[in-house]
Formats: sequence, structure tokens, C-alpha cells
Amino acid sequence: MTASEEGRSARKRTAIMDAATKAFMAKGYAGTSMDDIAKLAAVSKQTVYKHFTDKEKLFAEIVLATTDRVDAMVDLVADIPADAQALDENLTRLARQFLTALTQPEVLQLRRLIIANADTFPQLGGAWYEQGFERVLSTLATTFHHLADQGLLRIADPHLAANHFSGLLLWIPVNKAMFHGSPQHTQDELDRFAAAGVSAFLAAYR
Amino acid sequence: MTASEEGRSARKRTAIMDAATKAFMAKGYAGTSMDDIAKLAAVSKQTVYKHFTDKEKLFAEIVLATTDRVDAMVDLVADIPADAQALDENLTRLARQFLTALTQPEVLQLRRLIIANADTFPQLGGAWYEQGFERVLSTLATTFHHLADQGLLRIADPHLAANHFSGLLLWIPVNKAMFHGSPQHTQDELDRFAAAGVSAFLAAYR
DNA sequence: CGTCAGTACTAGACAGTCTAGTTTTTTCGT
DNA sequence: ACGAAAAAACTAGACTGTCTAGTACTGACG
Repeated sequence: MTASEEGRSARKRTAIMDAATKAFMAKGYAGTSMDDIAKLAAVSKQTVYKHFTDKEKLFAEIVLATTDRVDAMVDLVADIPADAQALDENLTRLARQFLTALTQPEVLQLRRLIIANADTFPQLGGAWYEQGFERVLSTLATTFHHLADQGLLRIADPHLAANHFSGLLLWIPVNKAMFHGSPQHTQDELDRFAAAGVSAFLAAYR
Repeated sequence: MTASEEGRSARKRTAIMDAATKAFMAKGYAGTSMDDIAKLAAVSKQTVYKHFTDKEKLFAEIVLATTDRVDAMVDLVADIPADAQALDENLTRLARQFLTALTQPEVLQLRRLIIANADTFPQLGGAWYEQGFERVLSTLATTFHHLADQGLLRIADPHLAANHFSGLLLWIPVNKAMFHGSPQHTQDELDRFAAAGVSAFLAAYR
């Protein structure tokens, strides 16, 4: 095993994870068979079962693996320049990135996948909410707290303000996307959502 | 067929619809078998297939039937007294009812059911969104428009204001409920969400 | 005689196991 | 360091048991 290459076993494992992620996202938990995954990963079924004891375990693992990708989002909301002049502009930029990220097809598919199976895997939905959703919200709340300290915002409860910020932005576009198969949002529409949401937020919290 | 009693065939039909609704809500589309439905409706499987050509058709029908129940919600938001003194109070009452209605277990189950199958039945999710969701929102927008005309609110785009109102209220509690199996919201929590949401809304739009 | 319950049946899918033979990785004596 | 042998991982596909959509038949009931 060199530095640039993993061992065969590890390679197969990631191939299976990738294939399973793609398959589950596209066809749901029940709609995906272990044979599908094995075929898509170009791996024998036996190998799948060597790495993951059963379908449920495999599913849990691929879902939890996606929480890593939240890091980028956390970084995004971790810091906003304390510039009173450009507050509007800075928040709007954040809002745009927020909206764009959350209306990506893969993100929406993942949301649907988890929600669809929240009954069957309650602990999984809970974990994803805590580690994905709530983590971003807490970071945003801290950021708002700083801005409030510096007198740029008037915020009693930063966590609540973070809730309101995301609610103003996301409720409509995310819902629309959840119920329709595909996103169907132009960048232009998203920008308008961002501008309107930020404007309402600042009216309430500046 | 008397006035108080439907024909036997129609009675069977509604029994099947009720049973299918209950079963699909509880166990999802894939998790519910036609035998389950027949047994729960106390009807033979043949009779199920007499009324509904196949499983997909049955599913589509029970989902679309639930859009009728939105009427109550439409009535709820259709009118708000134009009383400047009590605007806060009236909006808060509306918000409370909104939140309570949308965090009912059956409503959440239905949401999950439709979202889970939005890929498989895209037209169904779309129809439900249009006839359920969007209808309430439009009514609320009209109500806001009236309030704006009477000088109680300062609203440029009533539809956007309705979006913001519901986003402020619902984003967090509905999301939490979607990802966790059960609601887990006390009435007290909901009341606090309602108060905070209305307060932010009025700060932005009064 | 038509409608229905009950039940048996067809045909196919799918999770998970098993076998037999191949390839890769690790171990270890020299 | 080297190469053989042991160990581990892998492939391909058959196989079991179970489940399910949808069909067909039978006998009872009104």
C-alpha cells in the first residue's frame, strides 16, 4: 500500500458506499436492492455483505457519512464581517449561498430519503437533524450574537433569530422542491428569495 | 339507496379508502400490502381490485382525497378582524392554530408520505402542493392584502408576506418533526414559536 | 343471478447464505 | 531482501425462504 493508493479492501468499501449512496438517493431505501448496489459498485454481493452486515447498517452508514459535508456550510455561516455599511450586502451574499446550497438536487434527494424513512429509522433522522441541521443553526446563532454585541443587530435570542433567518429564506423554496420531483428554481428566483428574506430579517432585527 | 345510507358498493369503497389511508400513513407506500388494506377494510382483495385498478391508482386517490381537509385551514386564514388594537393578539391566535394544525401527527405523516413518494409520483406531490399548500398561502395573502389596505400592515407583496409569515412560524417545528419519528412538541413550545414568529413578523411588516 | 368473502394460485422480486474457484495481501523462513 | 506459502478478500452464480401484486375459483348470501 503506497501513500497515494489505499488497499483493495478499502477501495471496494468506498466503491460500495458510493454506489449505495447514489442508488438510495435515486430510488429510495425500499426501491434499491442489494443486487443493484453490488452491480453498480462492480462488486460481488458477497463483498457487500463482508463490509456491511445488512441493508439497514449500510443505509445508516451512508446517511451518517453525508453529515461530514455539512462542514462547508458551517464554515459559510461562521463569520460575517462586522461592517455596518455592508451588513445588508453581506447577509444577502450569505443568504444566496445558503439557498443555492440547500436547493442542490443531491441535498434535496438526501432530505427526502431521510424524511421518507424517519419512521423506520428514527434515530437516524434525529442524528442527521442534530449533526447537520442544528449544527449550522448554532453556528449562525453565534455569528448573530457577535453582530449583536457589536451593535449591528438587535437580538435578544440569537438562536431564535437564526431560526427566523433560515425560515424566512428556506420555507418556500425547500417545500416546493420537496413536493415536486425536481428543483425547478432559477438562480434569479433564488436571488429574489434571498433579497426579500434578508430585507424582512433586517426590518425585524436591526 | 336511502338518504342516510349509501349503496353497499359505495360503502365498501369508502371502507377501502379509509383503510388504505390509515395503512399508507402508518407504514408507507411500499410497506403496505394490498392484503393489509383488504383485511383492514374487512373486504376481500377482489373487491379492492374491483374499485381500484391497481395499487398506484388507489394511492393517488387517497392522497388527493386528503386535499379536501385543507378547507378548514383555508377558512382559518380567510379572515382577520381589522382591529389595530388587537392585531398582535389576533395574529398570535392565528399563528397558534396554524402551528397546532400543522404539527398534528396525521398531518405530518401525510407530509412524509407524499414527500417520500415525490420521486415515484411527481404529479401527485405537485397537485398536493398546489391544491393544499399554495391555496392556504394565497388565502392568507388576500387577508394580508386587506389588512394592508386598512393601514394595519405595510406590505408591498402580500404573497411574499404570507410566505414569510409561515416561514417564521413553521420552518423549525415542522422540520424537527419531519426528521424525528414523532412530534415531541409541547403546546407550550408551540405557543412560544407562535409568539416569537408573530413578533418578528410585525416588526418587519407593521 | 350478481356480489362478495375466502382462499388458493401465479409469477416475480428480494434479503441473505453458501459453494467453489481466483486474486490479492500478508507472513515468514531463509 | 526475496520468494514461497498461508491467509484473507474477492467473483460468480446458485439457492432458500419469504413476501407481494394481481388473478382465478368456489361457495355462500341476498
